[in-house]
Amino acid sequence: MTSTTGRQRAARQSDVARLAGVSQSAVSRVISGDGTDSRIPAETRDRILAAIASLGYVPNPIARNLRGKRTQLLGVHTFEPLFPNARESFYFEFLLGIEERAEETRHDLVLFSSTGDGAGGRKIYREETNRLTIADGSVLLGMSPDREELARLWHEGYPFVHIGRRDVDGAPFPCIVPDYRRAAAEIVERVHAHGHRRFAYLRDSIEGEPYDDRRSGYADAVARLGIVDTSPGFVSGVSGLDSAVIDGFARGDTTAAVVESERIADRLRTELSARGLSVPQDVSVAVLEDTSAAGEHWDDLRIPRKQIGRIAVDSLIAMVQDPDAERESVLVACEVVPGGTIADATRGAER
Amino acid sequence: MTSTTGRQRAARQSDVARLAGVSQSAVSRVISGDGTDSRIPAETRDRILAAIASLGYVPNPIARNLRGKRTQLLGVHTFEPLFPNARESFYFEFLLGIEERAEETRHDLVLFSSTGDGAGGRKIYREETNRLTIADGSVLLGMSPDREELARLWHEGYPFVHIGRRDVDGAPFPCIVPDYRRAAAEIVERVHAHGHRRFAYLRDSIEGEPYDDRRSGYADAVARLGIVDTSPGFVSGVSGLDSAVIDGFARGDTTAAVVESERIADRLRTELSARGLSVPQDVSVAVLEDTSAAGEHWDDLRIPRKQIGRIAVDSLIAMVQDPDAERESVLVACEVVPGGTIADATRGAER
DNA sequence: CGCCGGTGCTCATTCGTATGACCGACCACG
DNA sequence: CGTGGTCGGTCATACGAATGAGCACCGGCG
Repeated sequence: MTSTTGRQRAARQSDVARLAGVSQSAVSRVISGDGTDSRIPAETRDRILAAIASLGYVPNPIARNLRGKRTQLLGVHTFEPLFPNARESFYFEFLLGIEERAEETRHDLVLFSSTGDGAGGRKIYREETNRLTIADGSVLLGMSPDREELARLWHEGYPFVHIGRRDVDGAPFPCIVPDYRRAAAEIVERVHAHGHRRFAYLRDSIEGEPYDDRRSGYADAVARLGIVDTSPGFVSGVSGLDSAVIDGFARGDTTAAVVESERIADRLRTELSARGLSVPQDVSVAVLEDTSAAGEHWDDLRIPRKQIGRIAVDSLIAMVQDPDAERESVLVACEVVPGGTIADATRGAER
Repeated sequence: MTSTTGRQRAARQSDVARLAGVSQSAVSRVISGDGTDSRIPAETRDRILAAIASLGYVPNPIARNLRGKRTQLLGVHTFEPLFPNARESFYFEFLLGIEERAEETRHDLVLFSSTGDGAGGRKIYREETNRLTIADGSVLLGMSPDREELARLWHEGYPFVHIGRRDVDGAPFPCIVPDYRRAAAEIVERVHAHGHRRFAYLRDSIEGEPYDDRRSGYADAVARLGIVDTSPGFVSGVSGLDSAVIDGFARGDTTAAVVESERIADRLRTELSARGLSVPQDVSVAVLEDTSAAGEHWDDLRIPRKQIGRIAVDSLIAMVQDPDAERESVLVACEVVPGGTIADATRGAER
């Protein structure tokens, strides 16, 4: 029961103790039911519990944490704004999984958004304050511009996992990553199964580990299946889609394209139709990116974002519970889905 | 610079102090630049700042808060799950506004989701622990099932605002509420302007302040404009849409319906078409709910959710800063928008 | 010379909780 | 009767930072 007279400050253990006629530590022991198991007899315990109820006492989680306990708070730090336009956001679906799993494990989430500098960039260390320490550990996502921050965070012993692969020397933190290598290989296999033997790989201008994975997955599969890559060294730069490559399609010398992004795929389609070619009749196209949010359909891959979010939380919790255990990154399989942009090879140089 | 050898625990003020050859309190004073204005000379200050930089010290916000400072954390507590199906969620858009404003004011958000009991219900006080106290204050939203909790929270002096009106005796906490009263009146005026003079009001089965507002807004406008309400006392229960009301439409005795929810509107349309009547040719319909997420369009109102979220944050921050100031609820105007379900009155008993 | 006041710090305490150490009372056993 | 063990707690301290009070030193003034 709380009194109806005005607002008062919340009760603490010492208030409970006074009312129950015991010491603060007795109250603490009853509440946290510590190792001193039932050193407090039922009678006293009941008296204390009665006092707790009567005062409406609730433990202060902050003080609890200060004393080395956990806050049951998990942080989420995105290096790019999360919610503005969140419905379309790449990150939003991750958050769904994170929230879901956090609720199941009785954790609360801290969304670190205060660190924005207004220009869209977000940093972990702002004004030399690392707010992340409020949470027991954090999930990081986004294109982290500053690897130094990640290294620093790691060296401070702060528990965190990263969604998406990010390699930082000397800071082997765990990452939860879509298995782009395997998905790229599967896509190559699928196109190959349609009879295509001469491929072009069209890269986007973005660099980073995720793209390395796609490229090596593609390269391996191509080599393994004896496919001819007509874009040796994956030459096509972003702005170019250079005419040499398009010529290859026009001549029927190349019959399939594996492209890194929807953006490039769109451009490819435009350029092809300018030459009177269409997808997939003349050229089969597969995209190494999740295009499910887009208007057009492509043969592509699906990033299981929700699942990745859930795995990230589990992984993080394990880290928090045993900070010294060796932690490994987790590869999460991507489904490869048809989108009607791969057709059987009918022209060109099949043998 | 942090060493590259392994992971260590984060530095604290005492570490900085030792390195700089001063006391912990000197470090604290330099950092918080307290009232002892520049009692610390530039030379010492620099030495301390150098030590801070060299150790990579960052203040522990938890400890800071314990000492009565703020955490710069704002809580968000939804009584219903927030994210599952969040894209369609009623609450999601509020969150957008909240996050936006929180970032602008350099606050972080805590999403209290841990308090779910798995059955969908969420409580503030779970296992006698009020987790909200982690945050400086909280925004509450949703259909709070338990008003006792709200009263208790208020009496403990915890700063919070509620999105949506909720009246609790003796706990006059501020609410940020869509102005349903005014919107309902505007809608009645709009229908009236189309020449309709005999209305039916169809209520949903849900009770609560927001519905009271709509009902009284409707009732006032109807009385003011001399409209005849053919559903005296707003009789129509939820499951019924009783045939007496439908008969009224069929006879042309009633030409317009003002309904509380899209659900009822849908049902009404179905029942009408079973009698060979259509909307809006035979019956004009307006909905007192934001149906923008729905497939069908109705004349309805728009809840400015994002704006409400922003206002809630501002209001909350003001409360945190001055807990004793009198706080008032805020009414936020809803836009009334056409949806093609109101037509000029052509039949029935206009005079 | 003695005292005042300002400078430049340090000391000690506080916030609310957890917990290892410890202590008195009581009982049992040899 | 002495000794040891368990029961039922209390005491004291730590967590990390903030802060009022206080202290030593110095310069200036009467």
